Amino acid sequence: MQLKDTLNLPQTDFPMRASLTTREPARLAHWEKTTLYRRIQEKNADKPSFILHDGPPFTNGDVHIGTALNKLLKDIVLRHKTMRGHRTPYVPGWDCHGLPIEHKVSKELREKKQELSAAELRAECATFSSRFMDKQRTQFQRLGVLADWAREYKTMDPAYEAAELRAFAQFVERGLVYRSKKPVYWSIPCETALAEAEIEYKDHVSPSIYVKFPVPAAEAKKFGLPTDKPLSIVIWTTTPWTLPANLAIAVHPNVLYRVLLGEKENLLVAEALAGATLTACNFVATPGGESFSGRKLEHLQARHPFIDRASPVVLAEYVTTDTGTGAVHTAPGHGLEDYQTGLAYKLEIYCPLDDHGRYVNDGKIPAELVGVTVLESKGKCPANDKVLELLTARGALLANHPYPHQYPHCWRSKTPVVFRAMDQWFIGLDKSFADQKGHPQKSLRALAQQSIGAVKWIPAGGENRIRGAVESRPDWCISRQRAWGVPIPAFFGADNEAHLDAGVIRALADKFEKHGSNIWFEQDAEKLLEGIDQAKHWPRPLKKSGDTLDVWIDSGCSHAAVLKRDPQLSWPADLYLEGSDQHRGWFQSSLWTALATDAAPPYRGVLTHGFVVDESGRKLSKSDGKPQTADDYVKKYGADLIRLWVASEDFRHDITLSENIFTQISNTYRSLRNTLMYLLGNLADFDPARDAVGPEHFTPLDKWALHNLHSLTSEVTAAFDAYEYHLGVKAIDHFVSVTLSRQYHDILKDRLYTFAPDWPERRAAQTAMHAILRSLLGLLAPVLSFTTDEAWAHFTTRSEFSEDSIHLQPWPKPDPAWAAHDFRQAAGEIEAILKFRERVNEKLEALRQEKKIGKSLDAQVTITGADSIEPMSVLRRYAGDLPELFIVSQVHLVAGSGSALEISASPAAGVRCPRSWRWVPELVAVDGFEEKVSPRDRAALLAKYTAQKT
RNA sequence: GGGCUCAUAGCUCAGCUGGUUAGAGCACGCGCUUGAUAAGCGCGGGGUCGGUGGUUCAAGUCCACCUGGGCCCA
Repeated sequence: MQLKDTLNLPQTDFPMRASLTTREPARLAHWEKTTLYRRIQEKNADKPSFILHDGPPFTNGDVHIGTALNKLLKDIVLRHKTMRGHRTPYVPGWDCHGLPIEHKVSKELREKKQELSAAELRAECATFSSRFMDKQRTQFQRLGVLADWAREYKTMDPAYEAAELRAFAQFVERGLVYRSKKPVYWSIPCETALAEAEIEYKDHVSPSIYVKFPVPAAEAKKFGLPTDKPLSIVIWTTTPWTLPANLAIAVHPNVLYRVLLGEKENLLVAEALAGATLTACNFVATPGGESFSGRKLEHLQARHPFIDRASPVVLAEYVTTDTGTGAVHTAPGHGLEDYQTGLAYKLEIYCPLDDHGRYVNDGKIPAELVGVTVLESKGKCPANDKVLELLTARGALLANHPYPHQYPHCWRSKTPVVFRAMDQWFIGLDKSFADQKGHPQKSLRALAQQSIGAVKWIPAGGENRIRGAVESRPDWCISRQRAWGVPIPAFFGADNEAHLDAGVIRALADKFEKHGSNIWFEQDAEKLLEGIDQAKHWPRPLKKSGDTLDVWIDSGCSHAAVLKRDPQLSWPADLYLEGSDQHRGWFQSSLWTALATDAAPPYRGVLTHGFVVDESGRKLSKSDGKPQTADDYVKKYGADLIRLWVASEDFRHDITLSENIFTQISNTYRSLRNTLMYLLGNLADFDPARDAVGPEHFTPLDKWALHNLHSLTSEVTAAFDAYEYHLGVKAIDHFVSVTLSRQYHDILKDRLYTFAPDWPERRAAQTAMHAILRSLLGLLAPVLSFTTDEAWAHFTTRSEFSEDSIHLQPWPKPDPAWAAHDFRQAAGEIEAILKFRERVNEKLEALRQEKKIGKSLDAQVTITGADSIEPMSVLRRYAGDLPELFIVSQVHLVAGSGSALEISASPAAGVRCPRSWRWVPELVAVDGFEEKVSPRDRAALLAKYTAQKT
C-alpha cells in the first residue's frame, strides 16, 4: 500500500462543478414532486404568519431582469422568514388589464385588418394576458421562486373584478367619486381618446401668432400701469383655434414684465422677450417703460380679444422666457398645464368642442365659429383660419408666422391630435367623508398623511417620498376611455346625467362574479340592470358608460381582493416589496383604496429597491442590445448566480448588472461551493451520532472556529432580519474565504488527513466542521436555494436528492457555549497567533523566493524576544501548537532582550516524513510499509489498520 | 424645472454619533503546492474617499454649491 492511500483524504460525490443550468431544472422537478412548498407551509402552520403581498407584474412580456430582481428579493425574504419560524403563504399575482396590452393586441389585429367589437377585443386581450402569465410563471419558477402558484390571483378574474367593484362601491357610497372635466388627447377622425402611448410626435407647421389682450384703463390704473395710451398684454400661441376657450393669461411670478411704449399703444410682455417680440411684431417702441414682477400682475383683468369676457392674469411656475412673450394664453379645457392652473384658480374647465372637433353653440362662441371644425385637412385648419380672421378684424393680431415644430399626431389616423376636456370620473382626495365605522374623516389625503407615519418604510427615505407624492397629487382621475379594463358601472340618462350608485354597483359585482365583466360589453343597459332594485327609479332610457377604471384601481384593490378573501392570508400585509417607482404607483393606489374601505393602510411595512443599471450606472435600454430578460441570464449563469447577485448588492439603491459583475459573482460562488465540498469531503467518515466529541476535546483552534461561527451567525441573522442581505453575504464570503479556507481548513489538513480516523483530535475537528457546515447551509439557503439544497442532500443522505430539504430546516442558532468564556478566551489567543502568523509568513515567503523551501512545512521558525513583548507570552503558552498553527515543522521560542520580537525562518531540521511531510528528528519503521515514517504517523497507521481489522 | 436618492481601490461593499498612516473580499501581478487540483496556500501592487468652497484644533464622515447617475413628477 502506498502511504498516500493511508491518508484520510476528502471524499464526496458533491461535484466541484456546479453545472447550474442543467442541475437546477432537475432540482425544481424534485421540489415539485416532493411538494416542497406545501410541506413548508404545513410545517409552519401554527407559527405566527408573515404575509408578503405580491405586487402583480404586468402580463405583457417576458420577465425582465428587473422584475426577476424583485421576485427574487421576495423569495429570499420569504425563505428567510420561513426558516425564522413564520408561516409564509405566498400568493403571487398578475396585473392583466391596461393600455399596453390593448395597444399591442389592437396593433396585431389592425395588421390583420380585423375590426373587432369591444367584447371581441377584450377576449383577444385576455388570451394575450394568459399567454404571458404562463410564460412568466415558468420563468419565475425557473428562478426558484417558491409560491402557491395554484392560488395565484389575476386582476381579470371575475371574482377579482367583483371584489374591485365592491371596493369601488365604497368610494361611491362615501361620496368620494365625482364627475368633472379633464383634458385628454382626442383623435377627431377616430372619435376616441388617446393615451400617451398612442401618440406620435411628427414635424408640423403651425401658425405662431402674437395676440393682444386689451387691458381696460381702469384695470391699468389699479395696477399702476400707464393709461396714456391703450394697453394690451401680448400672448403668443401656435394653436389659434384654442383662443375661443381662453380663460386666463399665465405669467411667471418671478419674471419681470415691461411696458413697451409705442406710438399709438403700449404693450406688456416679459422683459427678456421684449426684443424678440418687437422684431416679430414689427413694433416700434420708444425707450423707457416700467417693469413689474409677474407676481404684481396677478388678478389683473384683461379682456378676451373677440369674446366679451375677462381674461385674468394668473401665476404659473411653468411659464418660461424661451419663446413667446412670457404671457401664456391659458385654456384650461385644452392643455394639461392650463388645466392645473385652471384648478388652482377655480376657472371653468371650458371646452366648446364636440366629438367631431366642431365648435358648439353654447351662446359664448361667436356665431361665425359655430360648427367650424378644428380638424386639419390638407394643411388647412378651418378653425385657425376663422379665428385669425376674427383677430384681424378686431385688430388684435400683431403677427402671424409659420412655425415648424414637433406636434402630437394620432398614430392611427395620422392627424394632429387635440387636447380636449372631457367628462371624467374622479376620486376626491380632499373631501370629508364618514368611514366604515361612521367616524367622520377630514379627507382621504388627511388620513393618508396621518397613517403614513404608522408604516415602516425601508429605506426610511421612502416615507418622504410617498408623503411628497400624496401631498402634491391632484384628485385621482379614475376613468379611461378604453376597452381592456374593468368597466365603470355608470349609466347616463337622456340629458347625459350620470347615475352611479353603490347598491347598483354591488348588484353588478355579483353579476360580474358569476358571468365575468364581459357581460357589460355584451348586454345593453336594460339587461344589465335587470333585477337590480336600486336602479328601478332611474329615468329611462339609460345608456351604459363606455369607460373603464384606471388600472391602478385594479391593482390598488388587491389587498381587498386577495388578502381579505383568501383564508390563508390576512389583512393588512406585513410587507409590500417593490421598486421605488411604486411610491407613486401601487403603494399609493393601495393606500387610497384601503383608506376608503378600512381607514388604515393595507401594509405594516414597505420595502423598496432600486433599478437595474449597466456598468456605467445608466439604465438598461433595449437599444444597446444587452440582454434584458431573466431567461437570458438564467440560461447563461443559472438561477443561483442571479440570486447571489441580487443578494450581493445593496438593492436600496441602483443595482449594477454587467458581465464583469457576473464574473465576480461566479468567483464568489465557486469559492463558496468549494468550501462546501471540502466540508462535505472531510465529513465523509463522520457520523455525528457515533463520532461527535464533547467540547473538552476541542483544541483552542476548534474553539476559535466555533466562536467565529457564533459571531458570523449573529451577524448574518441581524443583517438578514434588517433586509441587508448584502452585508450578510459579505460576512459569509469573508468567513468562508478567510476564516475557513485560508485559516481553519488549511491548518486542519494535517489533523484531518494524517491522524488516525478515530483520534479525538480529528473527531473534534470534524465535530466543529459538522456544526459549521450545518450553519453555513442554513445561512445560505435563502440565497443559494438550489446549491444549499443539493449540499444538504449530500450532507444528510450522501446522495444528490433527498426527501428532506434545507428549506425545511430552522434558521441556524449558534450554541451559546461557543460564546462562553473559555471559547472567547481561546478565540482571542488564537486570533492573536494567527495575526502574528502573517509576520511569520513574510519570512517564509522570503525563504520561498530564495528557493530554499517550497511549502511552509519545509521550514522551521525561530522567534526571539522577551515574554513582555506581545504576543510572546501567548506564543509560549501555545508553544506545542505553534507548528500546527503556522503549518511549519518546528517553532523555537528563544528568550531575548530586543525591543521587538525577532522572527527568523530557515529550512526545517531533521528528516521529512514521507506521509505527513513534516520534518522530524527521526523516522521509524512500520510493519507492512517499506518507507519509514514519523513516530506520530506510525501510531496513526497502527491505530487505523489495527482498528479496521478488529 | 421640482421631489426623493446615489457617487469610497478594476468590481461588490465596510467605514457608528467627525479624531491614529482609509479597510475587506474578489479581480490583478509574482511565487509555492499538486494529498480540496477547471482547486488550495503565500506575498505584493492598487484609492488626493465625484469636484469646489466652507465650519472645525481635526472631515470620507457636518454645511453650501457644482458635476454625473437613478426613480418619480412637471
